[in-house]
Amino acid sequence: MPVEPSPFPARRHDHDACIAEGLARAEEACRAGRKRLTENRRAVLELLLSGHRPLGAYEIVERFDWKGRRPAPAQIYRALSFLEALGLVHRIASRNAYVACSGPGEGHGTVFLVCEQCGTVAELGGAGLGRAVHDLAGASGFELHAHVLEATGRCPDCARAGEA
Amino acid sequence: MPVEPSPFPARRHDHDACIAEGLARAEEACRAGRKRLTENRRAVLELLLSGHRPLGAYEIVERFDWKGRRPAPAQIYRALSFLEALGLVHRIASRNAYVACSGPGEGHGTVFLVCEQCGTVAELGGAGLGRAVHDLAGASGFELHAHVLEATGRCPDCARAGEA
DNA sequence: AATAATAGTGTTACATTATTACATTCCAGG
DNA sequence: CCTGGAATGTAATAATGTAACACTATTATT
Repeated sequence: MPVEPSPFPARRHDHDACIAEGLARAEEACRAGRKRLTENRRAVLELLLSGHRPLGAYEIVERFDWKGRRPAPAQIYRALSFLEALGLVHRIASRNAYVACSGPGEGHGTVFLVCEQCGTVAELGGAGLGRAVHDLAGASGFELHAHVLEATGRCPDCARAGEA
Repeated sequence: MPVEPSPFPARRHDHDACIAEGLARAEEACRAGRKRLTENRRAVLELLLSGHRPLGAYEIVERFDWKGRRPAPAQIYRALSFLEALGLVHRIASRNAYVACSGPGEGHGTVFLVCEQCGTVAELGGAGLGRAVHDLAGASGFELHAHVLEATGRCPDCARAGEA
């Protein structure tokens, strides 16, 4: 049984710490880029941080309890673009959904493992892969700017449960 | 100057042959799977084959001259799903667009290089990469089912043109 | 050939995802 | 204070994707 350090969050872990850490990174990133982490942006990020699951933009809209009222989609998309540009949030293209970045913002060379069953997303550095893609593209004379790699399957927890 | 065998189509090449070949492969695939390559499916595939550029579903709708009338989106999506299931067409998730498969249908382990400038898409086998992804996922206890890898940048032609 | 079973079509309506536009408000710097 | 750029609030709408259903074509069975 491989119980190696998994990129998947343990079933029980200090979630509040996750969120706090994510917000701290966001504040740092904003300071660095002389941007503002406004209330809206912060709230959207917090929602995304509060699960390791990608949320659709409209799912965010629904969960957004914002002084009783609800923001219009545009608000959410604005916040998402902003956060994405800073590498704090990633778009899961294969699902039209968004997930909070789990580690120091790289953006390049990132691999996402998306569980088809529970929806959890793990983010891998995939440094070696990034390089491989770069080489592969380069061999064709392609000038690589960015890439996304999204894998679907079953996360360790669900796989174990399924075998039973 | 690297003039190695590029996965990008030469600027001038026998396009009719491309299309014919694609259709032939489709017919073969249908025979093999005991499916039918109906008029609609054939027409959609032909449209996709006629460019090495991904087309949105609604772009296909627009180009579809079908006895004067136009098909409803559902028709197109049906054809696309069918063709995708047979590996004759791939969805470019990062663009919500669809492109005809350029080589013998693998489906797994495929890498797409999408030119940001001209939109051309090259499809690489990326066998090694597929393996790398598999290993990487496996190391985390992830049960891999499928993956998509889409790279954006500039194709050789556009890169050359841009340098000038 | 008649019939039943199945696959595919034509169509309408609708659901979901994302953007545009514009007036307004906030806020840092002069 | 006041001004210019950034961000917000809001409504409208575009773009993308599905569901449902009656109908037609094809295939298989007798």
